[in-house]
Amino acid sequence: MAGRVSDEVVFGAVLAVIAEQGYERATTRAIADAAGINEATLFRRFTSKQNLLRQAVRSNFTGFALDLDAPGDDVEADLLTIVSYYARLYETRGGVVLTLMREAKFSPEVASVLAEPESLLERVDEVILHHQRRGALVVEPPRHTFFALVGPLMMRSFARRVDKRATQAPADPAAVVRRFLHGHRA
Amino acid sequence: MAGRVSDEVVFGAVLAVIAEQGYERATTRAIADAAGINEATLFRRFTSKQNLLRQAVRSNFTGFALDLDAPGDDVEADLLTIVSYYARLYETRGGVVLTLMREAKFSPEVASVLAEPESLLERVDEVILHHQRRGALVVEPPRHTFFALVGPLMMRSFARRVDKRATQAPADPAAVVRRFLHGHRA
DNA sequence: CGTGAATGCAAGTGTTCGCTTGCATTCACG
DNA sequence: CGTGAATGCAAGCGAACACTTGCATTCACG
Repeated sequence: MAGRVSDEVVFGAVLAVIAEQGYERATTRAIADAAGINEATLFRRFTSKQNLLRQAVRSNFTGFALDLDAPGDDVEADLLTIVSYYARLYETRGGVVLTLMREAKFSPEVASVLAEPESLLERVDEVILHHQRRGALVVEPPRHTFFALVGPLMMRSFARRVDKRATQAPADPAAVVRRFLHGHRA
Repeated sequence: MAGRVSDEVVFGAVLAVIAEQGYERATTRAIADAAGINEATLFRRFTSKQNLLRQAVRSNFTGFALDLDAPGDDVEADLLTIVSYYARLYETRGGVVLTLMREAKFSPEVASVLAEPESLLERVDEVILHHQRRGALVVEPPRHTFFALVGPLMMRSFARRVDKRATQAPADPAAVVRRFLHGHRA
């Protein structure tokens, strides 16, 4: 019964268990069970829990591709690309994102894992700066712009973990961008 | 040396340790040390860690008061009241909020504790609806409006846990409201 | 003072964690 | 069929956890 389970399947199990249980409760036993392999095999293949998490996050984030190589003349289109990406991320991995953000402050091992999503953010910064220079966006630290753009989306996604009854539908990226640019005044 | 420490002081220590360390790492030893009492005393007075957490969160949230009894003609002023409240909450208890959102999904205890913040949200809903009816705000589910308003603030506060180098300053509530109403177009 | 309740202190309980080890089984591949 | 590497399985290690216990000390209050 040595049916080999691919790394990808194991990584998927890691993220699923973390999303459901949190990092501390995502025990190696639970992960092994979810992946359908033996706990000892987990350590023989991935060395440690930290390394396993790092590889799982890396695999997930490289799987997500964000294409914003060539920012152009259309702010709305470029922001929509960014918002759509994060909308998908929070929809599929909201629990993981929430857990990692919470854990990052006191767990260096989690913080180091977040270096890769961070590098993605730097590319987002450049797109925002590009449009600021074009005079299409308010000039401010690009990270502030990013938080203002994506914050509503993130909060709505996180709120669904607490608030069962309201706002079950995910936000529409196009509407988010439009409101971001034009404001909420009627 | 049996100097008695009040419950309020212990609750403060609980929330401080949770905000700094996270729920799992907020060990009963760490809480006892932070409160300046013995670990055994903690259990003699509060029975269990879970019960201690429940009392601490309850005590903290009933302490926060938000005054928006009389929404008037000034959207900007009313939204500023709301944003200022949540800015203060995230600044002082951001770590706790993050932890509770994360924990809510698999801990009925935590979820039940969140009923009190929820009742506050219902009052916020009414203020938003009031200004929607006046024609001062885009008409949409009020919770969506709320997430769009406060999301940028929350995300910026949470991001500081991950992103050490950038945007250390807390957001200015007045600026948040202004951008929310008028948009980010330059 | 005197006394009872609350506390500090140190040691210990049982459980669970990340991680390891020894050995039998299985599979891919020549 | 033969062989070596990967796996399953069961047991266990040391550490950390929530929580307990016995006893000496302290304090509030009469």
